[in-house]
Amino acid sequence: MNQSGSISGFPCEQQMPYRQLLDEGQVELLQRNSNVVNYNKKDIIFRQNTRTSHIMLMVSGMVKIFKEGRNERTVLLRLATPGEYIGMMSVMGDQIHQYSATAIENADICFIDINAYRNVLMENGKFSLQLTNLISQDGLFIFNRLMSQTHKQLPGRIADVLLYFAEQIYKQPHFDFPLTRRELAELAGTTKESFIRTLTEFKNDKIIYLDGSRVEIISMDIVKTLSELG
Amino acid sequence: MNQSGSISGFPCEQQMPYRQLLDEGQVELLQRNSNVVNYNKKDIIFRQNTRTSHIMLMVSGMVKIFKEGRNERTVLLRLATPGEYIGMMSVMGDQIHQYSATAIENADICFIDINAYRNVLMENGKFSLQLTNLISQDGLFIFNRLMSQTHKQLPGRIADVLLYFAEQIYKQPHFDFPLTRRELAELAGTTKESFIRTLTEFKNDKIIYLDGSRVEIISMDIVKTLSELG
DNA sequence: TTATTAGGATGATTTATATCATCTCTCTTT
DNA sequence: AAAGAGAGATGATATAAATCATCCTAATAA
Repeated sequence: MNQSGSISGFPCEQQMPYRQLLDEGQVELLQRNSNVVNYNKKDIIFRQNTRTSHIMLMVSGMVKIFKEGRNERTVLLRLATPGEYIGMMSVMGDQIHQYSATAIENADICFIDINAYRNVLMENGKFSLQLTNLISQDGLFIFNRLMSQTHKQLPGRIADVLLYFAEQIYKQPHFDFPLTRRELAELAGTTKESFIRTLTEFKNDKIIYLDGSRVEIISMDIVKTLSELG
Repeated sequence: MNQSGSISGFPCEQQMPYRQLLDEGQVELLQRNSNVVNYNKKDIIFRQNTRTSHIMLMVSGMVKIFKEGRNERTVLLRLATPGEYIGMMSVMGDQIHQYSATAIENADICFIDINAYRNVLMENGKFSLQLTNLISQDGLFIFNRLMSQTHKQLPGRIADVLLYFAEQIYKQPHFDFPLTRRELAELAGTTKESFIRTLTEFKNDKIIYLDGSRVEIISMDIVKTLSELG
């Protein structure tokens, strides 16, 4: 098993979305049936095509969710940060993971027993409805990311990656890429070389400042325009 | 309003997934808060970026769900047939339709009041859980279709379209395309010309029989192989 | 009835981007 | 310390598929 996986009794209560909709008994039930697992950078959390076993909730760190294709092609779907469920759609869908997840930095993940969780869903309609909401939003999000990869050309896709980090992940226009160029390319749906080339063009055109993994978006307007033009 | 939309009191009960999980009162509540609308071929059912208003359940006919891009590019996501919800992910997600739907043949669609439906979800955990399941499967499905469009090359994508009709829609290896070549191309994530060319190659290679919109898959094995090779 | 538009089909040309090749630099690993 | 591996970068080349152009036919409108 490629996971450093040390189990701790640490509660994951504070990261659970809509925890306030749960009553004491429900919190306690989930508490009794969950535990936090620590992963080191590069550890595999789950592989696609394996059976789902638990509800997984990010407590700390960052994880990449990706689909592995037959011919080496892998597609990076999204990054998951604390407070987000991972693999939820597969758990609720067909019980087989449709994608893989690995830690891109040390991460703590809360594992919750599926049956306990389902019981809570069944007896708490409001909580359940909110979960439906979360899953739907997650679906729409991945869906938009894939649309970007499918139907925009390179500059638009690279712009989307920049916006993804600036708006969704770090919520500021300057940040360090937490991924290699290869992984960034997988996130943009292209190759490492093409990604580098286009990013360099952005740099030369003074749209961004770039030094290694350090990025600063100089002209957010242009990036957004590129994203919209596709 | 571009809809022939005549309202009838016809019940949509028999098409509702997991209707057996509902009790009499719940069925009656949904019944009182729903009505069937008839659409003619080519009628628009809803447009993307509009607010969601009702839960919509297909009663008869066929509908195409698609995303309209800025530069004329539209992507056909899936077809919906009786017993399927349409726009559910948007209703449950962010209340704004993320895609459009039009009837590709005369269709009856059951419109259910969102609040009535949500009330049922909240008081019936089993039903609610099944809905979560449906939405997840829907998400995974669209997700796989888009993966096909993004990361397979033409023959693989055309093969996927053939398999979609043969396995999902008609459940037999011979059928009539219910769409124009342009729409089929949108379903495959390509252009009309490229779609026609590749389909003609399939015909010349005796993988399929083809005459106008009539298709018969001669070698299902080859089609599946093409799909898998990508 | 003729004119116009939309669908289908093919060939020629262009183009975006993947692929291949090479080089440097920095880490590991031994 | 040497050697190997992985990341980043850039130029040259190949290629899949889009675009453009044309033609035919059938449906629809004037």
